[in-house]
Amino acid sequence: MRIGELAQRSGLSADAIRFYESQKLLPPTRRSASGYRQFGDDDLRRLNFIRRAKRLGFTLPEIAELLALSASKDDDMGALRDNVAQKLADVEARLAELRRVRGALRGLLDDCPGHGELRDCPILAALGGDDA
Amino acid sequence: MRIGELAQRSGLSADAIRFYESQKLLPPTRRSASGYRQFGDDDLRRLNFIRRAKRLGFTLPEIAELLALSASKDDDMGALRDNVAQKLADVEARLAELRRVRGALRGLLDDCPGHGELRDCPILAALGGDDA
DNA sequence: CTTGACCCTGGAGTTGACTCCAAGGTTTAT
DNA sequence: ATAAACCTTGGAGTCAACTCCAGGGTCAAG
Repeated sequence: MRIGELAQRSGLSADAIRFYESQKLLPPTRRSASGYRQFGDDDLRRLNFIRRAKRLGFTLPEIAELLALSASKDDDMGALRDNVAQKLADVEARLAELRRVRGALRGLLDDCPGHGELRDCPILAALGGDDA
Repeated sequence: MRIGELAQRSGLSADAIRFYESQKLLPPTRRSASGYRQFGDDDLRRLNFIRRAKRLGFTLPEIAELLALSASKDDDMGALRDNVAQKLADVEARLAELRRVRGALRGLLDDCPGHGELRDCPILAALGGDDA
């Protein structure tokens, strides 16, 4: 399979696949006599792994680490689990922050009548006030 | 007040303040005879406005728009309110997405015993499976 | 044998919000 | 008078995860 077909089947661009290779998320690729990259189903599975991990919010370096962990022979699954737990904690923190923001925005909207003199708008008052 | 003091009092870096000026979030600054920028309390309030809006998830161009709206004379507050409402919708969407991610990560952790043979780890199975 | 679709490399460009730097001018304190 | 601490500008660099491009080689069909 050449890179175009792999791109189609994985839903990624050929450029993205080459980029992943450069970032060591894929092992150095086999090449045809003329230099074309040659991929197999194992590469497709690896890209699926990457795509899913990315959807879960892992960065590319984190995914590289997951892949390294999953390839290590003598290790048990503790490190892998810790990695996922850390990512869950990150997500929880971002959720808390976003809920705080949502509360603030809702408060602004609740207070604002949506019409009238701009200088009376509580949104401006809230954003422009003097306190920290 | 020169830029260093304003930086201290606003909690922003001098570089950031100069950057905001370049992005039209601050009006062109008064200058001393020797070319130093001179700020007043109105600038501090404006930076506080910017800092808060940023914490609420507005981008700098969006904040520039808010500032333009808040300075417009003949407009009422409808446009400003719409702006905040749009931002609230964005935040809700990001919350929904993050909750989905949290659910997926929790699922992975629930299934993984945290020890044992790596090839039995359900995290790898879930990330590396064959289905879409 | 030529056209068109594919592939290669290396490097530049994108977005957002800055930070960091060099090379110089100014102010303040001693 | 001189050193320290401040200020100026313009431009380069940072991070993430790519995308886009030029300039070239390769492969299949007609």
